[in-house]
Amino acid sequence: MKYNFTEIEQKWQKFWDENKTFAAAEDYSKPKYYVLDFFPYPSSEGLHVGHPEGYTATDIIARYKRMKGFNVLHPMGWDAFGLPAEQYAIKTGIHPRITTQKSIDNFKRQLKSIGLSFDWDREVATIDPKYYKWTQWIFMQLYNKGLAYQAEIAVNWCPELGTVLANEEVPEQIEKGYTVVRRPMKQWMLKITEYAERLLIDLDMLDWPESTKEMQRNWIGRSEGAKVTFKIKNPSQAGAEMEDLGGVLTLEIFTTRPDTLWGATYMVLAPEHPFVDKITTAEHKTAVDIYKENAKHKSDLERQALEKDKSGVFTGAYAINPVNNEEVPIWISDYVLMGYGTGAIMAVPGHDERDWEFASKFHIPIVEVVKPAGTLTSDITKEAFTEEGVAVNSGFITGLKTEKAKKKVIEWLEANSLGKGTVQYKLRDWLFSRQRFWGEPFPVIHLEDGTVKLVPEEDLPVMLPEVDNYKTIGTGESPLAGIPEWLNTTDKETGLPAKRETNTMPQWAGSCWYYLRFLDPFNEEEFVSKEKEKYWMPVNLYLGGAEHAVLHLLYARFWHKVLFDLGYVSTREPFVRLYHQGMILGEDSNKMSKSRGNVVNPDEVINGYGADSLRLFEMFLGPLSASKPWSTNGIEGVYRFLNRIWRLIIDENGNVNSAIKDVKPEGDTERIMHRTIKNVTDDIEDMDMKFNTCVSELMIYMNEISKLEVIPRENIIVLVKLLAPFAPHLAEELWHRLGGNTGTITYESWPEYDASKIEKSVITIVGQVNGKIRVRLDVENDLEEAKLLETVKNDEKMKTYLDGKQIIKEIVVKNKLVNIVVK
RNA sequence: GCCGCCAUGGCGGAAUUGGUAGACGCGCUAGACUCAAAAUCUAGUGAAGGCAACUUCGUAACGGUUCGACUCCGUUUGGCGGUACCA
Repeated sequence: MKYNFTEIEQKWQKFWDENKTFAAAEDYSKPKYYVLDFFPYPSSEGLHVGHPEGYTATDIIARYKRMKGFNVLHPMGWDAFGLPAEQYAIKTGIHPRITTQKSIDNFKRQLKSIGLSFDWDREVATIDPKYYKWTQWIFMQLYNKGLAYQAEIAVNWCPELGTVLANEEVPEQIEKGYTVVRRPMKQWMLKITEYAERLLIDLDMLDWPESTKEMQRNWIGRSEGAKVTFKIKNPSQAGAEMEDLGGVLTLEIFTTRPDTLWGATYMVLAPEHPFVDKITTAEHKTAVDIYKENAKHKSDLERQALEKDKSGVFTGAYAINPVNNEEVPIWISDYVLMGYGTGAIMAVPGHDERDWEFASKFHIPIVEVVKPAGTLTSDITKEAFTEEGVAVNSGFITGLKTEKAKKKVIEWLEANSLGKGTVQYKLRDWLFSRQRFWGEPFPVIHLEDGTVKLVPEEDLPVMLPEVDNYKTIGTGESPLAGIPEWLNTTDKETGLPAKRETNTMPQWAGSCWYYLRFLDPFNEEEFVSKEKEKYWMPVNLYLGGAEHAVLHLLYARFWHKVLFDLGYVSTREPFVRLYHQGMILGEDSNKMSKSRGNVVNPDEVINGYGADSLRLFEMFLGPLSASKPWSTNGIEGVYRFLNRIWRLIIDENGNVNSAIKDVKPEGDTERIMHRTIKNVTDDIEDMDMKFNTCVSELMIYMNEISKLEVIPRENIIVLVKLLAPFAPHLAEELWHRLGGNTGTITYESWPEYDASKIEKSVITIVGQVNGKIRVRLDVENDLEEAKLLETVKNDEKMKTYLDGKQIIKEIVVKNKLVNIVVK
C-alpha cells in the first residue's frame, strides 16, 4: 500500500478540527506553555514558503510540549487593519472588510493545510468591533494616565498614501518609493518617552537575540551629558526685535562633553529654532531668512540624502561662554536638528567631527582642549580628536581625565546655576494618528469650545461607519470627516453638540496587545480576566522575523508596561523569550518576490509532496535562524524519507510489517534508540532550535532500524512518537495503524531515554604522532589512561613512527585519543 | 562611516564547544531489477598522487597561541543585517 499523503493529511486535519484536539484547557493545575507567532497581516497574495518556516517551528514546540505534559496555548489571529486593503478599496471601491475577510479565509485555509496545531477557537481579528472595543479602551487608559495628547508638530507626511507616518515607519515607506515631507499638523501622540528608561533597562532581563536588544537600545538612544545655559550678548548692532526683549536672553544647549566647554568656538541653532528670528541682526537677516526658507522646503529625505557637506549662515549674534566669558558667534545650520536635545549646540570643532568640518569650511578657530592619554597622538589641524583623554587649556579642569572633568564641570555648572547634568534620549513620542479610514476610531469627541473628551466607556466600541468613499478628503483629513451623520454627535454629559475625532489609530495599535486577548477572547466585561492573565502570561516563546525589532516589539512592550502600572497585567515584560527565524530565499538565492518570479507557493508543494514533507523540509533546510535558499530538488529527500518510514511500518497490503515483533530492543538496537531520543530531545530543547539536526537524527535512526530483520515494536513506537511534532499527519496515521487506541498521538507521552544505555562497550580512539593521526584503534569504553597509552604505543603501526625517536610528551584523553610528541 | 553577525565539498548544511573535519540530505558515478524508463535497492563520492595498502594537502587569506585549531587571538578580504549629521 502506497503512502497516500493527501488522504492521510485531509483525514487527520478533519479529525483535529472536529475533536478540537488543540484547544487549550482552562486547567490551571497543569504547567502552562504559551507559544506565539508574530501576528500576521493577511495579505491578498497568501503565503509563500517562507511563512511556514516559523509556523512549523512553533508548531513543533507546541506539539512537543503537549507530549511533555504542558497545557499549551498556541493561538492564531489577524492583524487585519492595514494600508493595502484600503489602497485597494480606493482603486476599486470594494470595502476593505470584504477583501480583508477574503484574505483571512485564504490564509486560514493555507495554515490549516500545513497541519498547524492552533487553537482556532481563540482566533481574533483586530478589525472585529468586539476586538477594537478593547483597543479603544486601552487608549482611554493611556489618555487618563496623561500618556496620550494632541500636538501641532512637524509630521512625516506621505502625499501618495495621504497620511502621516511614525518615525519608525519612514525608512520602510521610502524604500517602497514613496516620498515623505515635513509638514505641521495636529496629531495624537503617545508619551513613550516617559518609559524610555524602563524600556531600556528591562531589556537586560529578556532572553532575546542580542542584535534585537542592541537595536532597541540604539533606537532609545540614551546619552548622558549636561544642559548648559549660554547668555546671548546684547550687541549694539542687534536688530530692533532684540531691543524689545528687555531682559537677558539665554540659550540652552545639550552636550555629552561638558568637559570641552573651553573649546566651544561657535554655537549652532537649528534653522527652526524659535530664537533665530530674535537674535539675528539686521545685517544678516536676509541671508538667514533665505537659509531658513531653503531648510523648510528640504524634506527629511533630502536632508539625509544630501552630501554631508556642511552649510550654514552667521546670525550676527554672539553668546557668552559661561566658563571663560568669551564671545562666540551664533550660526544656524541644518546639521543641528530641532527634534533632539534643545535644537541648539555649542560647537567644539577640535573634538567633534561635524563641528570640525563646519569650522574648517567657514574658517572658525579650532581650539584643542583634550589631549590623548597614553601613546595615542592627535593633530586637530588635520581632524577632530573625539576620544576621551586629558583636559588641556581648560581652566579648573586642566589635567583631569575626561570622565572626571565632565563630573567636575557639571558640579560647577549646577553650583552656579548655569546648567545641570541630564540624560537625553533619541526616542521621540510616538505619533499615533493616521488620516485613514481603515483603522480603529479614537474614542474621542471635540466640543465646539475646543474641549476634548473621551466617549463614555459604555458607548464603546466607537464603530467605523459604512462609507462609499475611501479617499482622503481635502487637505489630508480622513474620509471619516466626510460623513456628517457619523461625524456629528452630542456630548452625553452636557448635551452639547460635538464632533468625533476623525483620525484613526495606526496598524500597530491592534498588535500591541493581541497576545493578551488570546487568553480570554470572548470576555465582554474585561479585555482579559485577571485570573487568566495570571495563569498564561508571560509568553514563553515568541517567534517571528527580525524586521519588527524596533517597531511592534517596542510599542507592545510600552503598552504592556502601562497596563502593568495600572495593575491590569502581572508581568513587567510580555515576551520573555524571542526568536527570529531566518528568511527563506528563492532558488536563485534572492529574496522571494513576484517581480523576480522566484516565489514558491506552499499549496503547490503540499499538492506534490504533502504537508508533512513541506514541514520536514522547511526544518531540514538549515538552522532556523539562518537565511537559506529554497530547493525544489531537496524536498525529494525528505519525501523519500517519509516514504521509507511508511514502507518500514506498512506492507503492500496495508498491514503492519510482519518484521515488527513484540521483542525487547537489545544491544545496538536499544542503544541507538536511547541515543536518538536523547539527541532529538536535546535539539528541540536547545535554545538555538536546531530542528535540522533533529530531522537528520530521525533519518539516521530509521536507516539503522530498517536494516534489522526483526524490528522490536518499541523501536517503531519511539520513531513514530519522535516524528509526531515534525510530521504529525503521518505520525497520527501510523500510530492509529499500530493500534494506538487513544484516538490521537497528540497527548501521548514523549519517550524517555536512559543515559547509561547510550554508551558503547567498544569505541574507536585515535593514535597521533606529533598531532597527526596515524592509527585508529578499537578499545573498550572507559579504558583507563595508562592502559590506553600502552595499547596505542604497542600498536605495530605506531611503532614504525616512534622507533628511534625521542618521546618528549604523551597526551592521553580518555575515550578520545593518544598523542605522542617525538623528536 | 559606525554597530552587529557570518564565511566548511558541485549544493543545503553537521562537528559532543580545543581532541577522528565533511554527519544527514541533494546532486553525481557505477551496479541490481526492467524489453526500456521511472520508482526502488546496493556501492562509491573533498582535492591531488598511486594497481594497491597508503601518502600529501584541505574549513575565505595571512600570521599567532597550543601536544593538538573549523573552533581561541590578531590582521586582511568578501558577504548579510541594522543605522546614519542624535551634539
